[in-house]
Amino acid sequence: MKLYDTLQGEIVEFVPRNDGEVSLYACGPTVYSHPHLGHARQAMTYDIVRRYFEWSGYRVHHVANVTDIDDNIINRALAEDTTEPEIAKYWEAVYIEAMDSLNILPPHDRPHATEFVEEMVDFIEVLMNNGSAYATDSGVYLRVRSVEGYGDLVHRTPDEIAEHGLNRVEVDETKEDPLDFALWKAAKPGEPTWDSPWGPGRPGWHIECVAMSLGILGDGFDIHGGGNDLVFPHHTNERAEAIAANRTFSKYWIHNAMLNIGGEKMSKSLNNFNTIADVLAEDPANARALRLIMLQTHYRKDIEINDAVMAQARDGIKRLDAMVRKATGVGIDLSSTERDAEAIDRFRSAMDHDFGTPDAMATVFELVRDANGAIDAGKSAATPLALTAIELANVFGLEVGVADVASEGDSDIEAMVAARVDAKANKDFAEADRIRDELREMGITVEDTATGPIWHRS
RNA sequence: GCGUCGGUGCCCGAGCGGCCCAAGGGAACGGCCUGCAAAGCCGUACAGUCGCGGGUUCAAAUCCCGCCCGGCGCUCCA
Repeated sequence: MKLYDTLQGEIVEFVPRNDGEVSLYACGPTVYSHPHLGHARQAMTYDIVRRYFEWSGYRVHHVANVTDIDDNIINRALAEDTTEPEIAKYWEAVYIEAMDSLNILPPHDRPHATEFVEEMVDFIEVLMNNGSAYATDSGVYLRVRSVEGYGDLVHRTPDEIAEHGLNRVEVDETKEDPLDFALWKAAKPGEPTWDSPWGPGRPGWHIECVAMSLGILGDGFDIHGGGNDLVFPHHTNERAEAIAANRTFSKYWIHNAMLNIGGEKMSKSLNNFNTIADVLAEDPANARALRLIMLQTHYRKDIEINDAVMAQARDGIKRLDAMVRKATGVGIDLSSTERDAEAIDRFRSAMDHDFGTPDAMATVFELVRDANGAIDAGKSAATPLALTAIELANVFGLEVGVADVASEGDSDIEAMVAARVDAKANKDFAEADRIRDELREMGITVEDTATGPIWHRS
């Protein structure tokens, strides 16, 4: 297994901390607004990584946090005249519902920042005691220049960062160095606060993820992931905190690319985002189509989403479903354990090279084509081909063959399909076509096969 | 400006120095199948400059250098 490690800047061999186990921490959302397709990409990327590891026999410990206290939440609570916990609770529920609707597996742990404040305070105390941090009236800060290798993750030196990156934000005059960042923010009026040795306040953004990842997964956990927009400052600063505290942080860093719309990153500030709920409301089939789009593009490459791309992907999914219908129609035993070992090898080697999902999906579609051919030709090879295609597609959570294949018990439809068979037998094609049209208006598609008609909801 | 990832057919998009006259998906065209369809299979046209220009190599879409174009990041914020 090889993967691209952001820190080393190249594809490297993946050697887990413990044999047969993978510990994965992926930064989750700040819950204060609608989850959009950018969140979907991030979550789906690690969902696919996790599913693949599990299918490969690893025991995976997947942690994804929820940031439930930050400026955005505070502002929203203020604007809506409610409390921060109410805002966070509401939007977390929305987020989880969206994830469920995209068939994204819940992480094994979903820690909340507000539940880890004590650990964060302890962590900051370590940094204070060893001289890496200092307190001012406005908060507690990390002495960035004292950290060995600060900026390695973004492949820049502190001087380069200072030279090019400090013109955007007003610099707090109490800081020793403009590069230093907040570990703890002193309380401001009206904000929720927690007690600390440095007075009431709330934790800085980066300390949350350090406390939660190390707290749950332990030192030297395997993979830290997130969107590539987090490489700096968030992940760079997380890493700096861990180093300053003499803790061993993640062994590998992986970052997914952005999802763009109209040539730009989808984001709330640009107001060009599509919420997951809206996209699914347009067409429920978009859930699986979205997953196929993610799979057919490498996770480190930007995706440009538009209606045409969505439509293409929906058609791709239909091709997978159609094969299963066909296989079911000719009586292939879906519980068979026959597999095409050679295809599985190709699938594995694609995935083992930095999660080469596009190549892996190509193997799945080749299996689909060969399975269709074998079914048409009445060959017994159809069984392993079809079942391997289904298994591999479902490793990725595509739920092939799960959706609408077994729409049992619809006796009215069965009766109409049977009536059409009779009409055809009597050469009454006008009647047969009328029934087919009527079914189509009901959202039912009938397909004739060598062994009789099959139907499905379109 | 600096860092980083990228620029491949009509569209999306793989390609990890020779198996690439370039995978897979979508759309198109022709054939087979069908009462007609749908689904499927077979075949065809699309990439003949793999952004542009140099270079390394017996061999480059793949490595190196320069340039052009685009995404993301560049501080207490997803």
